Amino acid sequence: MDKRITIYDLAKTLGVSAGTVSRSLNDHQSISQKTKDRVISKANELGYKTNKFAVNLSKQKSNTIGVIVPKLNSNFMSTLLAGIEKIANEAGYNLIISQSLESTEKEIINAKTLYDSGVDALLVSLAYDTSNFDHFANYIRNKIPLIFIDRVQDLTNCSNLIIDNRLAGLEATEHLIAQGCKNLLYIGGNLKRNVYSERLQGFKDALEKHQLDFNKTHFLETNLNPDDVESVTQHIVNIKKPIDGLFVASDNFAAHIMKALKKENYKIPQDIKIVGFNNDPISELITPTLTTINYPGYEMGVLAGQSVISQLNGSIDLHSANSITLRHNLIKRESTLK
Amino acid sequence: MDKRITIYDLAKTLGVSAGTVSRSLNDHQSISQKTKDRVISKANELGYKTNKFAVNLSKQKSNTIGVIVPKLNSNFMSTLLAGIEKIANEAGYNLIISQSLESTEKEIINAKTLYDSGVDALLVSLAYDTSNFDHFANYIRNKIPLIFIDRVQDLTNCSNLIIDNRLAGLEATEHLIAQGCKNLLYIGGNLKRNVYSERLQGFKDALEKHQLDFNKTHFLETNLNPDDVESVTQHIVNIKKPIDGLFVASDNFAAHIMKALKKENYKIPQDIKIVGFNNDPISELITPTLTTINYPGYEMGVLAGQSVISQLNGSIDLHSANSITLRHNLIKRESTLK
DNA sequence: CTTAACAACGCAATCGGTTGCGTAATAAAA
DNA sequence: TTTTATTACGCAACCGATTGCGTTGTTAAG
Repeated sequence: MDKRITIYDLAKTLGVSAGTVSRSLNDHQSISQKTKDRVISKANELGYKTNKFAVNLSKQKSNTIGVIVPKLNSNFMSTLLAGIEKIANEAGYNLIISQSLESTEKEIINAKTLYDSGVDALLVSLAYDTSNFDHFANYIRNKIPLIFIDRVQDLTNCSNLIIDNRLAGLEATEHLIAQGCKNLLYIGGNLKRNVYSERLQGFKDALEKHQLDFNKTHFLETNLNPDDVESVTQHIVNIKKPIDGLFVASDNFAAHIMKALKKENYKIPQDIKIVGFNNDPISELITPTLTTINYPGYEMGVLAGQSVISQLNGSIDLHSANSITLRHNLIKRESTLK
Repeated sequence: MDKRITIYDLAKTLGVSAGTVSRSLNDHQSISQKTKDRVISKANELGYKTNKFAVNLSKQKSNTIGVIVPKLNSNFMSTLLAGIEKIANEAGYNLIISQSLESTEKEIINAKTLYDSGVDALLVSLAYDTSNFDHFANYIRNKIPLIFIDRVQDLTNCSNLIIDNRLAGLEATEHLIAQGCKNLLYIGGNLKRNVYSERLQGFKDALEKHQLDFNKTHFLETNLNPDDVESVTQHIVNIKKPIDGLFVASDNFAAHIMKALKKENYKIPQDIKIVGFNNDPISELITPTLTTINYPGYEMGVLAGQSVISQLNGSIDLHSANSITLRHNLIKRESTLK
């Protein structure tokens, strides 16, 4: 029970070569069924376990997929990961997960570590302010599948998995306008990231389309962090022309803002209507329930998983699908009732 | 740039043996500083990268830690993971994360897969109804550090990381009683799991201590799943002697229940007071804010990480710390106001 | 009966490090 | 100057598979 038995042990007891054992175990065609059966049954009998380390070295691949996300403890990210994990697991791949904690430096380190660990592919959702992408060069150079999810960047030979954030932003904003809002405010994250800048674009599009004016007072760039609630609230309270519609790029942050506004005696949705983003579980548990954009995190994870797996299997050619866009939809709830 | 260079390449260009190169790179004592410097600078010059696969095979260890959690997409679990990841990462370990999806079968498969992958240690939070633990036998037999977190089980030579759930349950319940509740209900998850059975124990302790009677109508065993909300609500609504105090073993589920009760025109906390568990962010965003037990998930993750690392480093002896209990505390909020 | 064509397996190199042990070279002690 | 330690490396086995190529025993075709 102590000594792990190897293919050599099997070979010796069976009177065949190690190569034959290996091929039998892998169901290679050039081995007779009879021999395969003998090998396999003996393997089971002796409790043979293949040593992945040796396999990895020999094949120069690890059967693991690396993942870098900004934070593990966010509903969207953990849901996304749940989807990825499910698919990867079913396909026999392990997931090595690391978080950048929104720091480019950590992202760089993680990318390097995962590269050194020999992951077969890498899935990335970028940190807030990553603007240089050299840390992915090794992956691209060595043709290791690299897929960006949600927080993406266009790099050659990498695919992106996104939703149409601009359209979603447009729809969210138009909904607010349709509900009678005249003076809107967009609250997003770092504008370096596609998700936040594109949602802002959609926001602008809507204002323009409905001939509402747009200037610097109509959007705030924040970290979507509870620490920012105070200043955001002050901005809303102190602004001369009262804001009656809020589009927040995150449900969670929207919930915080909503709480703060209620404390300031705002009535929602009477005084101010709010649209969030993501459709986090929290959005329908708070009072009033939050209108939001449904962002299918789990489905996106599943798709990301399937995409990687098929790239690894060679069943998809890298250049064919450069970008996959998932469907989103607006979910109307109490926070924007007329 | 294409051909990875190996220690043999280095050895050849430097006119030394591969062994010397290896030892130099690992700062072995038996190599002169001069030689080390030569090797290292040449290694950098040529862009040498150590091949982890070879190292793994040679050392029979992978520098990765396996983790099995019930679900990735729960606030507590993802927060826990965030803590673990931080420590593991700092110590140079990778994390292979998998989810059992509350299924024992998947847990078994995951345990086996991770074992085969050669993880150096395993962290586990058990699935709902796991009651057989043979799938961890290999770890124990081979002295691979095995640590249970939150959802634990006493196995020889494994450590547990928990809070005092029974005491927490007692405190939560006593708080309800102190606020005037006379007829309490405990809503928990599968009683096979320590966390839920112990919280129930604490609940019972409190009732007994305050001479309130306890019978089967005073607790519900559920899956803490949104699907269960309906039946739980019906139970509360239809019970003869009205319930005025609720202790729910999960904030998230408590939030769902609260919403359903409000729909049934219950006033909280006037008609019924509620205490949750975990101190999820949601607990202070809902209306009314939820009294809860603060469960330090991140700290627990950090501790779990540190514990594994020190076991791997041999700086802790397996048998010394069999169980670590973290501090919890009751956070009083609006849902239990008198 | 010969020979071509397979089928079924053995050989041995290879993947890229790690490490116990042996030894040459230099230094210190006798 | 010879002996004894030490220091600094080299040798080669080892970790446990995978795989290209060559070889043998059979079978079918000529």
